[in-house]
This record gives sequence, structure tokens and C-alpha cells, in this order.
Amino acid sequence: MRDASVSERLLDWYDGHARDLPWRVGPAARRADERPDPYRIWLSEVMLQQTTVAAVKAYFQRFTTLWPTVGDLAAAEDTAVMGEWAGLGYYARARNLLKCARIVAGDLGGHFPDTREGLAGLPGIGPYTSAAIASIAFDRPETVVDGNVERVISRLHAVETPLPAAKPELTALADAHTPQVRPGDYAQAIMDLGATICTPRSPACGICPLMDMCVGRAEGIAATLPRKSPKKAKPVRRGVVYVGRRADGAWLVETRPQSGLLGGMRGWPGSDWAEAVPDHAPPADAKWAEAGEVRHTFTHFHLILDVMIADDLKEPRRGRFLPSAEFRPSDLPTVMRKAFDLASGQLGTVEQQSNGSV
DNA sequence: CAAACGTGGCA
DNA sequence: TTGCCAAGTTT
Repeated sequence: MRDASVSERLLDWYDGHARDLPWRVGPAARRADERPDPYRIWLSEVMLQQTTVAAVKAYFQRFTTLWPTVGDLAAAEDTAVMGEWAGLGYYARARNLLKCARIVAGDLGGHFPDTREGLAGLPGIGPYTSAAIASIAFDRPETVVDGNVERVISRLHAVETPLPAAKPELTALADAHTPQVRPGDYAQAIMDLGATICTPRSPACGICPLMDMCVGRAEGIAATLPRKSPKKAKPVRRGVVYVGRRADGAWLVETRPQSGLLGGMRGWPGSDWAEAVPDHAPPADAKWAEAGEVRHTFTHFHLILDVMIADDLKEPRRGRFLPSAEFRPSDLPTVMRKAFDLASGQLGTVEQQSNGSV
């Protein structure tokens, strides 16, 4: 196949099949010279890292309503931003989002760099995101290589080398297809193709604009690509959390350390998490009772969390009391919200249940 | 380079 | 229930 033909096919297909997304300037508007807002492209791209479009939409709407410009975001309280990110996962993204916003709003005068080189290296902006912003927001001919592109290109060229070893080869192949015309639309086109036609399971090869060019399809192995190295099994870890409130209803919460799992997020005090529940002390004296257990799976381990509840907390040894009016379950990362949901269903009857104090 | 880093949907 | 997967980055 000739390199130019792939991009021409994809751009023609995109003109008729582009997804309508909240952060996107569609092909028709783009032809009318409407430009994407770099802030919105950056925000959406960071949210979309390892995250589905469906999950991102509501968060994107909320963030852009609360903080319409990078200056607004840069001026926000850390706690507010982390709370709004809660539930989306990979919380280092939110910490880096704030760092990046403050660099752009400060040293860079409120303007995002308009080249891949200028973007790369800003907090949370790696090889993919720098290329995505440069191409989509600034129409630079940079090559995006995300999971969609890896899938499309590995099938198109029948690359059987497993990922991640195949990444350099796939990047080189993808780069050869990137056009000088409409590079921003092209980047979105190839990702849309991967998301809607060249899907991980049961690809719709019969309606694919690249059907007759696809070597993987010709060889009958398209659906099995890309190959991936085997993954490690997830171990089980165990721990305890204490979901407690003071007599006036204030909740005992803490902010987790800025680095590591759930870094910078609000959570319930508790033990560390390990193969066996580590030795620990409750965060405050109270008549703690067992509410049950919560199961949650992280990227690299399963967690079984024993949830303790009490509503008669004394002076805490750790954490701080958050007045009931300031507490929002939606500010919690999902595992902590699960613990809250379990606890809140029982806290009304904690007095009857509790007979073992700690 | 391997590992850490979240979550929800789907087969 | 289990494993795979989603617009990756950082250490």
C-alpha cells in the first residue's frame, strides 16, 4: 500500500463518521477554520489516559464548568480538584494536572506550548499526550500512538511481535502514515477507527475503510492482534479502615500521602495493606464495631478491606474531623466510597451492635 | 525495562 | 467469577 492512501481513506471516513465528543471540533467545523481550545484538548487527553470516553464525559463537563480556563484551574484549591477527580482513577493525573496548569498559567502566560517538544515534559504529558495536543489542538503533523493506533497498525501490517516489544516498530509504521494535511483530524480519525470499527474484540472488518489494505485481515489474524505479553497474577492484600464520626456528626478523615496509591486523595484512616492485616491502632478511641468487608481490585492487586464503624469518636491520634456539611462521598476514591457506603448503612444502629471496644 | 498506578464495563 | 481492556506516565 502507498502511505498516502491510508490517511486519505481515514480522513474521508472521518468526514462522515467522526464521533461527536464534548471536547472535539468536528471535521465540518474544522473546515470552517474553527480551532479547538488547547485547554480543553489537554484536559480531555489527560482524562482519557487509560480511561474510557464514557467515563470521561461527565468529568470533563464538570471540570470545564467549574474551571473554564487553565487560569481558573491553576487557581483552584488542591482539595477541590482532587475531590472532583475522585472516581476517575490514576490520581497522579490529577496531581500533575494541577502542576501543569500552574506552570502554563504562570511561567507560560496562560498559553500551552504549540509544539510537541514544548509540550513534552510538562507534568503528566508524555509521548502520546504531547503528540495528541500538538496535532489536535495545533494541527502539527505529529504521530499519536495510543492503544487504538497500536491495534489498527498491528492489524494493518500484521505485526505479530507482542507488545510492549512491538512499540517501536508500530510507532515507525504509524509515523509513515501521518499526513501533512489535516494531521489533527487524521489523529482523531485513526483513534476513532480503533474505537468504533477496529475494536479489540469482534472488529467490524466488513465496514472498515481500510479493509482491502489490511494484511491482518487477509491473513485471517486481525482479531488476534495485537499480541501482548502475558500478565502477572494479582496477589490479595488485606487491611482495615475506620469509618467513624464524632457525636456532632463530623467524620474522621485523612489526606493520603502525596505519593503512592491514591496519593493526595481523601480517605479513611486505617492499617497498611499487606498479605495479612498489619498491626495497627484505631485512629481514635471509640466503641468500634465491624461493619463487614469491602472487596476492590486495583491495577496490580486485589484488596479485602475490613470496615470498622463508630459514632462516638474521641480525640483522634491521626486524621482530622470534617464537619458533616463539608463531607461529600463523591470526593472519595472508589474504594473509600465503597467503605463509606457499607458503613453508612449501619451507623444508625452502631450502638446496638457495639460491645467490643478497642 | 518492569512495576506502580484506578476504575467500570463486558464476555 | 475472572480476565481483558480503555486516547499512558512516571519511576
